[in-house]
Amino acid sequence: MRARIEDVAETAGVSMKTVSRVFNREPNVSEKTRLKVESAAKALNYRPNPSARSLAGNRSYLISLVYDDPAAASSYIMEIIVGMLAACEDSHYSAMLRPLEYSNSDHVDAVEESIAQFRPDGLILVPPFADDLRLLRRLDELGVRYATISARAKLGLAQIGTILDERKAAADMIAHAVGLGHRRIAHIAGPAPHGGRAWRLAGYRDGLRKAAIPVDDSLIVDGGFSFEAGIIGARTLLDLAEPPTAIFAANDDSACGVMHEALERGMAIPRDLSVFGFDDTPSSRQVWPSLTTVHQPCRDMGRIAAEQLLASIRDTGGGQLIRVPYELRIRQSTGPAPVHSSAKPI
Amino acid sequence: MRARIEDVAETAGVSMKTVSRVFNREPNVSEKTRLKVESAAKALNYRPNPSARSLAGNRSYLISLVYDDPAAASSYIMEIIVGMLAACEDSHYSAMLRPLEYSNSDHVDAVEESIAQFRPDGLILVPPFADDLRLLRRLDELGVRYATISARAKLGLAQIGTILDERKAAADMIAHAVGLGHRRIAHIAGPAPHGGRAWRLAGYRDGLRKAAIPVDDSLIVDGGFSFEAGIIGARTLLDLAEPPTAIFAANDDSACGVMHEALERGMAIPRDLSVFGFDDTPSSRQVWPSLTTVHQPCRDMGRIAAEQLLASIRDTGGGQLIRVPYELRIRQSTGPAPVHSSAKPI
DNA sequence: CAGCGACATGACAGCGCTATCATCACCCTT
DNA sequence: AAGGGTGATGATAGCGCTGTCATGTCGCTG
Repeated sequence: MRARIEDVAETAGVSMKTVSRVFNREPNVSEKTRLKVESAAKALNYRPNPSARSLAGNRSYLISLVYDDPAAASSYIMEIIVGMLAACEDSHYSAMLRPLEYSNSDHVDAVEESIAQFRPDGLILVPPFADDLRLLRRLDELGVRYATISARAKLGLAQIGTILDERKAAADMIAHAVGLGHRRIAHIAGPAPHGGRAWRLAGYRDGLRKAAIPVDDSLIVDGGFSFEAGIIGARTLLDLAEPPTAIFAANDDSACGVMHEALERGMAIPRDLSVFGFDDTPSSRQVWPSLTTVHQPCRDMGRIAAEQLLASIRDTGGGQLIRVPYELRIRQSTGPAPVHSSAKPI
Repeated sequence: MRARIEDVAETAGVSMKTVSRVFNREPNVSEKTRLKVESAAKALNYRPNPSARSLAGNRSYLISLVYDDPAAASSYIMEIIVGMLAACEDSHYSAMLRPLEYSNSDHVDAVEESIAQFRPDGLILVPPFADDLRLLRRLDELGVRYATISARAKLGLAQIGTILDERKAAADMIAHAVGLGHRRIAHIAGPAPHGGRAWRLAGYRDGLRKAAIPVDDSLIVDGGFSFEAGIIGARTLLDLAEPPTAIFAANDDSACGVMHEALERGMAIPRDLSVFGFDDTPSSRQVWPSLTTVHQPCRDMGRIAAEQLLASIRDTGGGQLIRVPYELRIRQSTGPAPVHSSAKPI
């Protein structure tokens, strides 16, 4: 059977507690003793038993990622998971995935239930959970630590996690579109509960304002983060009497939907229509023409959020809100505005 | 503080052990007692402590998914994860993710290390791990239970997991291509360590043989499962003196690469070139033209593999190898072969 | 009606750790 | 030299469950 801490203690000629000190990097262990313990542990191929550790130490060494179930297989989430796993690895923590249905009105209960059942030492929340004031307040009440990714600022008690200036990023993109000569620039807005919707929409307006282009409300349609939402939004916009020459979609998936619909109609991209996405998911490189978008460092965001959460678990007061940079990725889906003010089929 | 099993026992007027029996669905508990215990537990909002359970019961209630790190963010893996989580949920198990670098020669050690550290009750292996004879033998030696997804048949001791007839699926696709009039059909083969490479390649040959089309070795190129592999493969094939009129790529990602390269060259799809993928990942629907491919029910595969693994954990001898169905998804990337035998730029 | 098996239940040890507090050696201060 | 601080270490009591085995209670058989 596996070696236990007692065996290591005996082999090293010290007490169990000293072995425990070494493994938990507690202070007040002499260098000599530490080396003895380490070599004994190595000789016995000792690995602490996580369940015993958790039980005795009253923590689970587990953090939990809470995200919206329908987005469970999105590359945005996947990248965050990869980053989170990397951070956990480094700290000998485990990561647990909690895809929950946000649209289910009981999602606060669902989170609480999940906490009661698995007792994670902390949570990572992504939108729309990160933006849910009721949830954050409840977690604060319960004393549960959490980090957020891309939360609307200043909602939670503890400002821990990562944030990216989506508003400025969106404005930058609009500026780029304006630079290409576009004047009729449409926006397909994201789903309401996501902070991203508000930011990207605000950035869109900022961009137009800066270019002194009046906002035309018919060019702003409600959409969502899905491919289908992009198709539907594109239909609405391209059917307008005076359709846009550029469309800024809520994210890459919906931008793919826009391109799909435009190409179905026989339009050429970017000749007849420029398309802008957001997120820089793998598919934005794989579609043709490849998609101009805003790169979010999702993997880093996952890693950083986990690191900050772990810091705050280690010592109260630790952990910060880290701003991560975005980057415009100009690809092939955008180009000069057509000479005629409206996009025409071939 | 949280209620403990002792509190429930006291409230219900029974012993701890009886409460334990109820929660673990052990036999020999009277209906009356069960109800008493259940209502007491409900009243106290009792949730068993997983660490204590694991420690006392000597199992972790944890299963671990082992997959190749570079594919960490692929939607294939993501869908499997979603299915696996669903199965775990139902059985009050947790799922743990172990992205490991397969190309690292020590991956057997890495798996062993992961087992030593986290002590999962079982593993789910996907290719290329599922096809690694050395790893499977070692796991058999160690007495570690595992389920495989799409493993080459008859390698491991325990035949548990899911399997899909990729060979037949590939042959069906070739038959479809032949039906469309294609005669020069190329294949970009997958990465060597994956069983899928052999199956799909064999199915490709089967399909040609059945149509009495001789195999032209210049139409088979080594590739891989990545977008870039598709681009490189497409370049080789489209630069041939007599290029193919249809390309069957190793999977959807590489098929996207093929389409990308063809469209870059000004070719029209499917007019000048038909493209076939494999897997039916989300991007196969999102690209334009949408991709003809073989649908693999990845989510079901993840769920079923986990279910079978859990069955084998519950009782030795439980768990089976379940065959899952595939489905051809004919979309827009394929069409009749061009009249001229070679594809020409516009 | 004794005897037996099948079911129902409980007492208690112990899983492998960590937390707490005690102890001890050592050095510095006054 | 006594007193006191500091760093290093150990003894021991749990953490909250489950496994084992003992015990009790039926109903049935011969």
